[in-house]
Amino acid sequence: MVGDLSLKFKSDIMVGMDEAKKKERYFPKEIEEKWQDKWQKENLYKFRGDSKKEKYYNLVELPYPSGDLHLGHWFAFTPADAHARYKRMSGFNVFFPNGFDAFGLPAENAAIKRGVHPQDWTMKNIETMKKQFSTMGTMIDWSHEVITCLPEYYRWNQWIFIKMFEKGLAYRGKALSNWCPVDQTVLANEHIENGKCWRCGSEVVQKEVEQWFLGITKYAESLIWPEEPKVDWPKSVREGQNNWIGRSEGMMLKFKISKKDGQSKLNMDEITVFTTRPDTTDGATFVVVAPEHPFAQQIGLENVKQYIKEAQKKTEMERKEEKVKTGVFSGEYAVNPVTGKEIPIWIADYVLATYGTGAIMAVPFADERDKDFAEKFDLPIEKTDFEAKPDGEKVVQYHLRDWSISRQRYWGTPVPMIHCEKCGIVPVPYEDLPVELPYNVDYTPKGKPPLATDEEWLNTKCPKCEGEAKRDAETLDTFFDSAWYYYRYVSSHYERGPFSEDEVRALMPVDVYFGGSEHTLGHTLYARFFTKFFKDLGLIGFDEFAKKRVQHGVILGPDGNRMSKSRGNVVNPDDIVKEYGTDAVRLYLCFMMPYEATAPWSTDAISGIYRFLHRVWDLRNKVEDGAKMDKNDLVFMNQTIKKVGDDLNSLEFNTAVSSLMTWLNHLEAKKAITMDECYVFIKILAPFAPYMTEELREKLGYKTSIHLEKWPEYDEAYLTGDKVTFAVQINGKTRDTVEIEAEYMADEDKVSQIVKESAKVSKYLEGKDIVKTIFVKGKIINFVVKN
RNA sequence: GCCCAGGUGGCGAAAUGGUAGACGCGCAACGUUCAGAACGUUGUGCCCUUAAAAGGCAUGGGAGUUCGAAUCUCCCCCUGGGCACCA
Repeated sequence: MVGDLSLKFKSDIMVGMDEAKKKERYFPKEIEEKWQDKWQKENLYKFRGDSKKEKYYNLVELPYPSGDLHLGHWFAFTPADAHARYKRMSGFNVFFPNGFDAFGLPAENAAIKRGVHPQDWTMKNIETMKKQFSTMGTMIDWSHEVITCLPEYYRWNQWIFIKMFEKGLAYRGKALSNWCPVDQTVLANEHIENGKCWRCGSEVVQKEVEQWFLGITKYAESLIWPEEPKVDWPKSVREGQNNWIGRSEGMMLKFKISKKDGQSKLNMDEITVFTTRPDTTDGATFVVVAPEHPFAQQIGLENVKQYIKEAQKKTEMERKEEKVKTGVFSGEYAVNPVTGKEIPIWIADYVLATYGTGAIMAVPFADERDKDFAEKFDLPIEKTDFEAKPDGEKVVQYHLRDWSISRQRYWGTPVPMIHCEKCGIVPVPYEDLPVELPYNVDYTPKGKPPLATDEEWLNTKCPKCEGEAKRDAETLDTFFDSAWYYYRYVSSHYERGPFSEDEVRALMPVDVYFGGSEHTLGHTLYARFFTKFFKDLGLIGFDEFAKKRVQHGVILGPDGNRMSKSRGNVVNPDDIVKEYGTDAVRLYLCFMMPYEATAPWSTDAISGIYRFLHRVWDLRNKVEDGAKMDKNDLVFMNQTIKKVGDDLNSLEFNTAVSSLMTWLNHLEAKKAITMDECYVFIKILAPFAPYMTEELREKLGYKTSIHLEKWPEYDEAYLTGDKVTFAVQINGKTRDTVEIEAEYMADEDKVSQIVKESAKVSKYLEGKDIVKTIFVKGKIINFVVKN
């Protein structure tokens, strides 16, 4: 009996103690759920357009609604959110919207696989992801949300497309295209990986397809980045885009076809070649044309016909992979305009039909490829001194090709065009927009566009002659959707145009655009193209849509490989949030490496962050009324305020977090801290850990949100302490460090005098002549000595 | 082949002409505990040294500029990304 009683008594005390301790302990889950609700109810993150503060447009690439936020999303969004929060605390009116890039193949593929309608699949995923976003604790204002698959958005895709059509920028053309036989669609070059479809991995084939193009090449010149652009974009992006556009200056040269026998059956007199090196024309010993060139088509020789046939069988991929050059002599000759000599004309597929004129002059002396060819077919090689001056037209050529924009798929923006037998292609009148995507359509692959199977939708009246006509059954590439969505954010429900020009004037251009490097040659280039087009339409007044572009790195799996389901190395953010809480995940993502870097996720290292948060949680227990701050404490505080602020501003998140840690170490070493120290610490931690800091502030007795607080100001007078440490060097080698009163930090003579008293230093100076003294204020004194 | 970004402890990384390795992980010893976990304290680049002091060596390799170089210049090697017969 007694034993039982004492046991009961003991365990009661234990439970009581645990409860008391529990209340004081940091439990992220409870706090985070509490504040998610509260922030939402209080509309804390609502953007106020009428504010007089300076605007700051913080933009992260809009996600694709795959149905799950992965660690990559967290890495893209949470440091960007910390930046946005800092900007807001430092007095800016921050606009941080988000949306979903909701059209596209994955929805259609998933739908086909699982028998769910793409729209239902997409909208359900968006719902799930928005919940996950609220866990993330960002200050995104969802009232400006854009979902690209909704008619209120794609209506304006159609509007823009028709404007482009009117300007001759959207046109119907036929082209040999990359065709995916499984997805039954045309693919852009960017969507082919090693000759295979980026989605389904099947072999891409070449097929002549009629399709819509956007004339981005008309903007090639204005899309070229200047040496020193006015906006802050990474060099890698600027140079990557410039290489992709591939501007080269050269000359069109005419080579007369030799007709000395007077019996040529050809219906052309000359071949025009493009060269960037007209100064080598005297070294041109033969001419080569592509198999598709009109000249080649006219040659009657059997072996030539055979060669052309075989070349056309090969895909562009196969041709590019070939290492050995092939070709055939046409039997005809041309005249070198500089030397007057007759030179043979060859047909070979190392010359591309789609670049320049599809014909070149071969200068084997100066060009590696021509040299290979000349050696293989025993053609002459003649020296050039690079001084030839042929007559020709100076031209600029671009590597960039027009953008194939139409897709033979269902889940996209319908092309707003009508095909009429009498009137040809007629745009849908503006007042009839949007052309809505019908819901009940058989979207399984049939070899023709799914929309073409919906007769009711397809058949319509021609807006011009009112006769029978058919709608265009193709849909737009989703890169069209994402090329201008950030304009739509500013007035996401605007009905009189794609965007309110007033709102754009007030909020654009974007101040910082966060995203991935995979969009260097696709999305960001198209976005710049649309911006130039909008400017030409007179809708906007600037040239570049984003003042600054930052590209985040990649978080690899713990094994150092890219995360993938097949490798089984996927780290699920939801699991980590469950274990450590959102604040820890956010803080760790900021801390683990620079934003631009690529490195593996470490499951262990986040525990250090978790420990840090627990220590912050307990910090207020050290606050005492009688606590004092000495000079050193003040310097620590002011330096940290400055460092964290500067780093958040310049997106150096990792060093910002580490300086918070250093200050915490200092505060913990003190017996007691002041309320000021505790409160300032919480404030400057707030952009990284919005939940915990909000909770702590409430515990300190405040009623309003910490996220509406102003960033603390630092005091210049306390950025340096009473003493500074000088490194004392002899011939550039540090031999000692000496503490000097701060008032002498700029006084070379005084510092020199104090420093020479050091035993270590005097040992090195003994018996030597000081030839020179180098003095760096507050840091270094270096004696250059000679024996 | 061309263009871009990199190469620093056992690991993630700081330092962008001025004390290399801040901060964090990991590891070790000690404390706490019946024990473990958690937590706390101290230590932790390498070599020499019982240890300390002192010294030497170290930022992919080699040269150079400089009083002083991870940082700037040149050559070479390696890794990641992009482009690639563009005349």
